Amino acid sequence: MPERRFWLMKSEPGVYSYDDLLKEEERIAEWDGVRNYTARNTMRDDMQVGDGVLFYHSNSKPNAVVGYAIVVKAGYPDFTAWDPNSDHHDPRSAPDNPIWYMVDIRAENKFHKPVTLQQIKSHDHLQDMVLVKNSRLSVQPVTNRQWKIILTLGMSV
DNA sequence: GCCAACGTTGGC
DNA sequence: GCCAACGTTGGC
Repeated sequence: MPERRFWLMKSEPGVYSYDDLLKEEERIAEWDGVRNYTARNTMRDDMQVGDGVLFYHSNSKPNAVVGYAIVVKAGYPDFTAWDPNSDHHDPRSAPDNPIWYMVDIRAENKFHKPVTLQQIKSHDHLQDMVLVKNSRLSVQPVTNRQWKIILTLGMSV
């Protein structure tokens, strides 16, 4: 049984928000459309069922982790890549040779208090998060300690 | 709206 | 394989 790991995934709330995830059937969504190799590798190789996912709103007011989710399906080919009608169509990818991968996540809890990027940047034990160091990576690892701190901050009443 | 940082593409 | 040019992300 592999150790449970933790991740952070970003989304622009105007495109897809945590509330959108809550409205999905069984609160589960396919995390399709990621077209970055580092993020792809993480989803394809590292994310496992049961792992925790911080859900972060980027390009938002405020930018913040707004809730968390759980991985319910490990990496598998992102079939939107070979759908010509998809916004994320990539003609280089094909069913017999997929380039892009995704996972499924299920919403677990919306934070009572979103944990803002400002908070994270000024917190002694959070300011070395990948989120701060490389703001462009849309799927990124989170340490056990970072996870615990952010969940405590977000779920406190 | 601006722009810095980053990732990708493509010519050589 | 290098690197300039370009496109995108995302904070401010």
